[in-house]
Amino acid sequence: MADAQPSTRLRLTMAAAQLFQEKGYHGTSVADVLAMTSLPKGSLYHHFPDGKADLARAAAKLASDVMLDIVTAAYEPAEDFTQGTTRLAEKFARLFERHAHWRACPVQTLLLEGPMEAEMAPLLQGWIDATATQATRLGHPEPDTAATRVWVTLIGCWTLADAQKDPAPLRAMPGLLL
Amino acid sequence: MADAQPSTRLRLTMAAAQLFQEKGYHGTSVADVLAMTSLPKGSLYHHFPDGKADLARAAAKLASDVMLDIVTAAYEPAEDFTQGTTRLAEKFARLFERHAHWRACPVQTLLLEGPMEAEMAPLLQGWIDATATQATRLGHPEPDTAATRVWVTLIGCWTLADAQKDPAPLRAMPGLLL
Amino acid sequence: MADAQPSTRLRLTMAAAQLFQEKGYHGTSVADVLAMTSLPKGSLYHHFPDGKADLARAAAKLASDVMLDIVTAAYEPAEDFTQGTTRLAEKFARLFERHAHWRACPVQTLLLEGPMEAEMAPLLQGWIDATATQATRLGHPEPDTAATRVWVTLIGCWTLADAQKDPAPLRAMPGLLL
Amino acid sequence: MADAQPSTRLRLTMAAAQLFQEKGYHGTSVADVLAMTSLPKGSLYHHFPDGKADLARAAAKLASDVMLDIVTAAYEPAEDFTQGTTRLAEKFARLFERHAHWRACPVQTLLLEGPMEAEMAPLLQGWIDATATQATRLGHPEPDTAATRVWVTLIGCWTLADAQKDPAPLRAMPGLLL
DNA sequence: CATGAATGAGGCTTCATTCAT
DNA sequence: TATGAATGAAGCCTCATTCAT
Repeated sequence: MADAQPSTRLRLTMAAAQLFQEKGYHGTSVADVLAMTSLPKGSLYHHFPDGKADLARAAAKLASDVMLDIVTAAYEPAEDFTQGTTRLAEKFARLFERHAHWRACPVQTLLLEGPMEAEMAPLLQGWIDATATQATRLGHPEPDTAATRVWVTLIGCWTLADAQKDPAPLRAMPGLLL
Repeated sequence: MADAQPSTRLRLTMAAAQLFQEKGYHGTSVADVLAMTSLPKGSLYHHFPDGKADLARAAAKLASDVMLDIVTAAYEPAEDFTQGTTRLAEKFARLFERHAHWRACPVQTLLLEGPMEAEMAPLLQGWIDATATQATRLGHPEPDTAATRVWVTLIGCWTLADAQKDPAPLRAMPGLLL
Repeated sequence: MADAQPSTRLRLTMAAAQLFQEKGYHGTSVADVLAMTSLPKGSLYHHFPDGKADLARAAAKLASDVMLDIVTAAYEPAEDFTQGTTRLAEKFARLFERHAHWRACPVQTLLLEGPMEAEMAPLLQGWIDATATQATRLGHPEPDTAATRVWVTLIGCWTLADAQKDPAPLRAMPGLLL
Repeated sequence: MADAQPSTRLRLTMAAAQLFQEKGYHGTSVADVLAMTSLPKGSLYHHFPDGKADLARAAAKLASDVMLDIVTAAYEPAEDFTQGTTRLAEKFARLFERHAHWRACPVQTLLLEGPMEAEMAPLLQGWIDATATQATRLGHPEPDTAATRVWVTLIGCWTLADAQKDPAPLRAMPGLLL
């Protein structure tokens, strides 16, 4: 009885998340999202009454949750914060390789462009907070500073990796943090 | 002989540079640029035959030159690389305060979005190279790594500052680099 | 046995009557009607199988019945036709004040716009006939002409009152009829 | 060198005036207007930057000017106000016959429906004022009341004529005014 | 009888660009 | 070199209605 395929709402959200990351908020049309999902026009506005901005919010939330899962997966099994950060960088490098079309860290294009920028900032802060929690757990003496430094560097490295079309800057990230 | 006011071409370029930074490439219309300059429609295509992409290239070049000037101004009078980097961060913090509407470091929106992304990467590399040259001049043992680290951190901090609407992350940047 | 609150069908009809008068037939969406009644989408098509046009017919009938009641209430206790007409004008002025958002005399927007205009004309004629009956009863020598004149003037005055956002033209109506 | 055909702007305005009178503001789509003029989509927004509402304003102004011309043509050659009013009614009856698709007096649909109702009221007042001026010129003792009565009755008769699909009420108008 | 998801045609408007003057 | 009218594809969104539950 369980649906084999995701709900209409989730399909739209996933397609939007991908497209916004590839082409940015203004660079993605709702027609693009619909084409990718083969859904009719009206469906979108049934599930997202506020339209494109609404869809972007849901896509950002989805992407943010993925980020949080990655943070957990990277630091949970680590023995110290540095090891966890190295694992985090590697995970992002692989993500970058797998999604060659992604630009910037997820959410960044929405942070830069969308009409709902104010709603994006807390998501980014949530990643820093989750990382700080892990830093505390792993006994880091300055968890907040460490977490901020990780994300500042990660965002900068992702940008550089995107510019160069090469994940090397992401892999070099742990070295930059020493 | 010097024009009291900037040429038509420069006025268009400056307006475009500002708007692309505020709203992104797709988020800025050529009509926006024309409205900001009070110039008629045809002027744009006279000065920029390839239209919007052409304008974006010129705007990016202009922004990039500003970046290079800032690098020079920050490191030239410095006694060591660290001092220069601190001056650089302060200059960016002031820039951020003066241009509250800017999003991301200049050029980043064009890097993420525009149809001429490939042309943006070399500009970013140029800033790193200029910084590496200064590092060499100031006797830094690993100029390339140092320069890369400066820009990675600067981009990350600018993103964070934009999200928080607060230049604090930019001012905290030198501390993150220790 | 009497329902404490109006039936679903009546709630829809009343909401539609109000909205059509405020915004016209094409200016009112079925979504507007549903929003005003907090009823779900399917309800409308259950009670009005032919959809919006069906709803408009019911709304027009409802509004027309109100008109007929007003005619009766105005002329029934009157001692002569002129006195009844004065009472009628006063009733309309009060109606206008109470429903500031109404435009035109009820039914007029449907008369002008809807896809069922042909069904509206008899309603208007019904008001004239009812008025003529009262004129006859009150001994007026030319009941049809008198009734026509009353309604022609009433419609014109309502239009003027709406344009001026002031019930004065309705109150001035008896004077115009002398 | 004189243009044989009206300007693009005027063609759009005339088509819009006709369509708004036939089908109302919301019942007329900008596509309808463009189809009638065989003009491309962009032209409309070049000449009417505020779009449909802008077009409606221009159409109303055009229709209003026609009304004023008719008033002048009816009363100017008249020997007294009553004679002028009779000529006016006859002109409207002919107009009604010629434009069988018109609903209500021109401007009324825009008065009832459009988003610019506040701008319509002064036009209607302008017709009354012009008529009052003629009444004064022709020696009527109460020009304002007379003019108001003419227009109230004209609007009411036009509405009735439209409902009945018969110009008779317009022709009967002078009789109602005695 | 009630509910809300699905549907796709059609709504208004903005877009980047071309062209005639 | 400067101007603004012309162009039509594409943008986002609302619409009335149907249908499965």
